[in-house]
Amino acid sequence: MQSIEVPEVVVLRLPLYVRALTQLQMAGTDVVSSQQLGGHLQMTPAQIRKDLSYFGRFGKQGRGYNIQFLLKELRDILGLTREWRACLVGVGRLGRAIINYTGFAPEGFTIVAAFDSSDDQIGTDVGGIEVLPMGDLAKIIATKNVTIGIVAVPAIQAQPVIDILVEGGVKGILNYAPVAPQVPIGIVMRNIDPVLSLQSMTFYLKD
Amino acid sequence: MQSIEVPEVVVLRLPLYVRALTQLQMAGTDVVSSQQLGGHLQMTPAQIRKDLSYFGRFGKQGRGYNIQFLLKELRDILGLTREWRACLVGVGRLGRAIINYTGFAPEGFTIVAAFDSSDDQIGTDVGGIEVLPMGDLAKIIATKNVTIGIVAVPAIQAQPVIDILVEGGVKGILNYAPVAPQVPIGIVMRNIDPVLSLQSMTFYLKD
DNA sequence: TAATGTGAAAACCTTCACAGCT
DNA sequence: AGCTGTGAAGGTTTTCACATTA
Repeated sequence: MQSIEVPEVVVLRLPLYVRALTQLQMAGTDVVSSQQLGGHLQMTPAQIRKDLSYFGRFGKQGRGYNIQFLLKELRDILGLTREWRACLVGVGRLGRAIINYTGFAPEGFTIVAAFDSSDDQIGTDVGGIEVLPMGDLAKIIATKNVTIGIVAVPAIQAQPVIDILVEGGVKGILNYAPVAPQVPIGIVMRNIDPVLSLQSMTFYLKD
Repeated sequence: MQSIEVPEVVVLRLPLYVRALTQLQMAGTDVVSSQQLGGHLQMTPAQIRKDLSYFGRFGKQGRGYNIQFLLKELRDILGLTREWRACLVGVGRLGRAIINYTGFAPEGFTIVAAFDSSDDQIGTDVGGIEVLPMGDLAKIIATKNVTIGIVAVPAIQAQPVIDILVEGGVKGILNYAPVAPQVPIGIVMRNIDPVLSLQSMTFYLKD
């Protein structure tokens, strides 16, 4: 297997495998076939096998995949074996909900700093994190080893904030603002946009 | 143009067009070319023209698209000209943030009821909405004309809650729980899953 | 026997390139 | 002159189907 560029769609599915395998493991399962895994995720076995084949040969013919082994491999591939440090910009309602969200930490994503442009917010404590002024951003990113910026500001401020984060040195951005931001190549963007999700849903619901 | 099945990827992009066109309109622009629109959204003009061509001929050769007209057409296509009524299940931290989120209403998505399985929550008021017991779900969906269910319960409860919602008659589900739920065909699912987004991001950040 | 890994085929999606309209 | 709408080409992703191996 020589290393052809892995399609992004494949990378987007790997975390799904990690999650399903983790559940199976917690349920006490040792081995799983692409057929069974596909059943859990509503995917074809062929797609699962093909996806995994981009990275190696993890299964045993006639048996399937050892869950513990495959999980370890997938976590390595995705870079989930280390802690990832993020900073949050915007501590309004949404930002507070994000800081208090308990789903990130168990997966190794830690919010280590929070910023806001409002003087009212600066210096306050949100979920145990002190809110800092935007001016401190670059310094904190460097000293606290932050690689991910989480954007929870109003739409109008999103692009400038993202520019500042990128300038400050983050490599990835998780954006909750309802905009389609522009970032330099090499910076990885992920958008969380429930309104967009609903607006495409209604296409199938109308009538 | 005869009506071939529209690819889902195309439907997923239409709300992006709606958003960009709305911004342009607010900025006072009357007409836009696929070239210009592509600039805003980092897409090729050809893709935009092809996407729109699935639904009709909205532009004028030599000029471009009249924004007001195209917006109206796209909103019709997506079903955004009417109000969509949703109910929320789960009024923990996440559920509260969703109820208080101000981004839904301006786009015509209204949360008209909230449910929780915890006796402590039932009867309380969250953001002006009374929290009802799960037993009332089917009745409320029917009487209040609810078509969308929003799921904000812990992972373990997500699938049963989704089954109840579907049984109750919702046609679409916006799921915030970190699971890959199974729904009957005909039910439209959208997942909001920031952890999954981060876990695919790190693939590109590791090293 | 049972299930992987994988070339090849099929399906799907994007981009090209240009006729045709304003 | 400028830009749309669209067949056709090109590229990508999924599925098939089977040789191979435990």
